[in-house]
Amino acid sequence: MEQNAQMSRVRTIADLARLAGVSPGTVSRALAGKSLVNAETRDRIQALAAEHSFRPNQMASRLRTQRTGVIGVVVPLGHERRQHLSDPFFMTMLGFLADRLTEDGYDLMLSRIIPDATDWLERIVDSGMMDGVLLIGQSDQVDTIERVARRYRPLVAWGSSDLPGQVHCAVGTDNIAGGRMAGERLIARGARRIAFLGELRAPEIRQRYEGVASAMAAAGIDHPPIQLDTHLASDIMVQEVTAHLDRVGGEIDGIAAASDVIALTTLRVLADRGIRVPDDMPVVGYDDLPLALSAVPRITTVRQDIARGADEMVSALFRRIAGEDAPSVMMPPVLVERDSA
Amino acid sequence: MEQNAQMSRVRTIADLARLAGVSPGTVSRALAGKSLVNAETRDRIQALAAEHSFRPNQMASRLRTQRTGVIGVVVPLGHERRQHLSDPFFMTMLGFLADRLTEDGYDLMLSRIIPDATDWLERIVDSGMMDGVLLIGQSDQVDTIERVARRYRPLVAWGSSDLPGQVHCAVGTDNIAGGRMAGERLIARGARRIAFLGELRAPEIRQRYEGVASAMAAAGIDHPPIQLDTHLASDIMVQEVTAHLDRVGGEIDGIAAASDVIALTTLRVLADRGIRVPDDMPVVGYDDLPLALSAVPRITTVRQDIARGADEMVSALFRRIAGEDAPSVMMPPVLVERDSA
DNA sequence: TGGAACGTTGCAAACGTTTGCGAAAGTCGA
DNA sequence: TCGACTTTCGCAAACGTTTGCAACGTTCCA
Repeated sequence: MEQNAQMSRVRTIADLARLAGVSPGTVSRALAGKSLVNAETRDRIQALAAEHSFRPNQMASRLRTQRTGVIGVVVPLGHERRQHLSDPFFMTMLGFLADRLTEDGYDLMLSRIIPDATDWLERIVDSGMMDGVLLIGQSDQVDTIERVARRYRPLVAWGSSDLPGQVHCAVGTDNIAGGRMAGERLIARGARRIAFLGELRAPEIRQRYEGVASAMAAAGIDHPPIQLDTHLASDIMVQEVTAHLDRVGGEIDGIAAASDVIALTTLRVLADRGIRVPDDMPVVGYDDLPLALSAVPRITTVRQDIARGADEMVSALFRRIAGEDAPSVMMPPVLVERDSA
Repeated sequence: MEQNAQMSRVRTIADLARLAGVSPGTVSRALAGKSLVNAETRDRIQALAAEHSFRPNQMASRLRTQRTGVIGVVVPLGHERRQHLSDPFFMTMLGFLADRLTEDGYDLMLSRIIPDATDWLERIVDSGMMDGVLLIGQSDQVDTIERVARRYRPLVAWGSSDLPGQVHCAVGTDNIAGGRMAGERLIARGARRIAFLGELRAPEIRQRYEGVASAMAAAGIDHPPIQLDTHLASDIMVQEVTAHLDRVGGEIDGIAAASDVIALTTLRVLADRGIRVPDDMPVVGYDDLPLALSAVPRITTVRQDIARGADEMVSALFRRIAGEDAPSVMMPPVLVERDSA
């Protein structure tokens, strides 16, 4: 029997049907566990399938049912050409998404996209390969996302949901509030000339900057934060931060980093120069990744609940796949007070 | 025209063929850029396709061609039930794999697997959904991997390639040599009672332990390293390490961590207790993730070239998909001397 | 005893593409 | 003018499932 299983490899449902002496249709129904087949023959067929370790061809099944069981997860790297997928925030988010998606029986197809062609999202959405798509981050591609979202429902993004006129469903945290928290914390630490380390092309980051600015304004500080472009790409970040600090290090007395990774790098550069954190220079991060807790000193940061965010994204997506409506969700950030500010 | 494009949505190749006044076969060939069609009609059809933003159904195409253009990337979490995908090493590796794979026109389907059923790998391999599969890590599932690899060629794993009788293709670094380097470094720093923080069920980690042990033996130290189970799950790692240090902290004078993440956590715990690194307690990590460089103090670690590793994996896989043979590759690790040891 | 009702199964038509094969039309040289 | 050859295209058969519908054999009730 074992030999038999090896010799005449049963590849198709028809093969198995011949072996079982029934029609392919019956095998299909039996394997799907439908109630339309006799329980006895169903068991017999399932046993036979197991014995030959037969698994129906997914491609054919999906073509026929028009349902793929695949969710596309795409990371648009619009303005961050040098950034790659290894960015810890994306990765952490991806991890939670993968957990949740596989739990619900979906597969996850990952695309890392540098949007050079303008139809990058159409290409994905219209490939007919997935039941829905999740965007980790909006990058500077809000226009494209809006255009597609207008006609393609099962699409949800991570990021800002309060953009003027926004139609696409997004889940994220209140970045303005988060930025304000960071700013307030720095001000409470006595900082008045605050630098913001981050690039403003993604709406998320821009809002964080605006939050910091509003906190400063509210405290009666009459100048805005000093904004310094800093990419999330880990390979050049050290040089970038070093250059920034070389240039304006003397003029500032507090740093709001657009992400924990940037904060961590900043800590490193400051340590090299003997600048004490937080006494000489308070630093606050954003995200609250695990590494914020392991850093020395521990990073004071604005927490985004990534696990919950992933959950909300998946839930919204499933509702949209089912044809229901699902609104955007904006979660409140919370300041995690640790040692760096 | 714009209206037209919206109104009569062209979904299939047949639709487009009708519009262009040719047969579906010709459209298919034109879209594929085959030379069997007149250049003029080809351009005309392509223009028409673009105008209606038509994209052929992938599912059907794949069913017909029996080529999916999808590579499965699976992370087996055999003994690490609590570990999730957000582990930085996996994620960094995944990032490079995604870069390389998309570069070559392949899609990437991600599965995070907790191997409860024994046929988890068969289920993936026989789904008929991918042209090949990449395993990030062997976990404690070497038997399963071996069984499948015996009949399924396009499979390559990250991990040890020198296991007794191993048939499956693996790329990784020489973990024994790497462990030895770590051990030698600690010994050079004066350590003699060395703790190894890591779990031995994955062959990779076990070999690192053996490397440390062999370095100690070579130095005339007559006892083995003190092995302390430490999971890679970031959420309980701090507690684990704390517990370990509570128990044996007084007996040891050097720490070899099985990964950089463990090393980082250890640094954090040691800092809490006022134990100076490296003076009181040298610590060496493994992997050389970006975070090793940002840590304070910078982590001395054994470097695995993840980028090259990902490249080797993909190359080997492509060769195997093409039917050629591809041997395992074992890359040399290198000790990166920094501040923690 | 007839037929309605029920539970199981088989038949065959999709799903949307690719591709071998042959037909038609055009080109060229003899 | 004819045949050989080339280029371009249409026809139709796959790829392996799923599923509506019809057919079959029972059972059961009138």
